[in-house]
Amino acid sequence: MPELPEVETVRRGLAPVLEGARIVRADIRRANLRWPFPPNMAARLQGARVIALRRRSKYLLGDLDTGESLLIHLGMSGRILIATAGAAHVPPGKHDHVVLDLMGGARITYNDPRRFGAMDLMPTEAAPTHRLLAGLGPEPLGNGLNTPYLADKLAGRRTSIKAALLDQRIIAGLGNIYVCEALYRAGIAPQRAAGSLSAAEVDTLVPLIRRVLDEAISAGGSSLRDYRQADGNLGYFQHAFRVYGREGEACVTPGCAGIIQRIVQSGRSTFYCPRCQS
DNA sequence: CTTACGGCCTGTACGC
DNA sequence: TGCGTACAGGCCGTAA
Repeated sequence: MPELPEVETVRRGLAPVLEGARIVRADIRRANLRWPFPPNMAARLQGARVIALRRRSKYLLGDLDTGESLLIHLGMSGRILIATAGAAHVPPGKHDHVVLDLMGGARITYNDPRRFGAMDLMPTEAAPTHRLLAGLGPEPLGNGLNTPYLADKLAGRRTSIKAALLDQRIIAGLGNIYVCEALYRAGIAPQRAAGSLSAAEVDTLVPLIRRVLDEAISAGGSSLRDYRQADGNLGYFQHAFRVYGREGEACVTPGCAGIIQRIVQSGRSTFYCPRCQS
């Protein structure tokens, strides 16, 4: 589930439940996800009130009134399930690794079959220098991403533009899907060397990255209600993808007779239209 | 320094 | 029905 729009969608769904709420019980059901949980995690969460739920790149940060922040990453397969106050609480399932009970009766469950996700605790003021956050590039929806910045970062790079946009040190939060979608909209072939983009192409690309993410967040918002209905099965916006997962299908650009291709770049699938993108 | 790749885990879809 | 293979939205450590 997790690229930036999905994480932001989770944040927006979770914030009304979590912000202002006190954690009355933390059930840590295994010792680790991708890495070991921090020492005494349950005790450090129990009794804490959540002041704010923020997002940085694909990470969620819950600021607690204890002075610490809870960092959550969803990895490839992480989900957060919300059972609102009054809902019947079913026993935790196989991949329910962390369960937080809130004062008032709501329950937050972190579920992650592949366990590529992560959780950690740190002093709130130390969050920006946390090892997972320190090296991240600017937020793509913030002012830090602009044409001069991106042009500078891409200059001289021989790696593909696809790989460069996936590099979290250049832009934080883009993943495989939205890189494919943004390059398609910009008409830029994913195999192009990052440093070969013209200033005009970078100037085209930057607002399209933002637009794809904005549209995805808007679409994600519409499925929030389903998300809260507990079983976590989200359709999300596959229907909005123009190239991702569409290998062999006709290009949706009017008048284009192209067929969407799938290639593998640095071990990841790339989808693109060989006629529209050059 | 940049770039490429293996590995982490489990689940699912598909071909035989 | 069962088995093997490929693949999946991320990211780190290592090596060249």
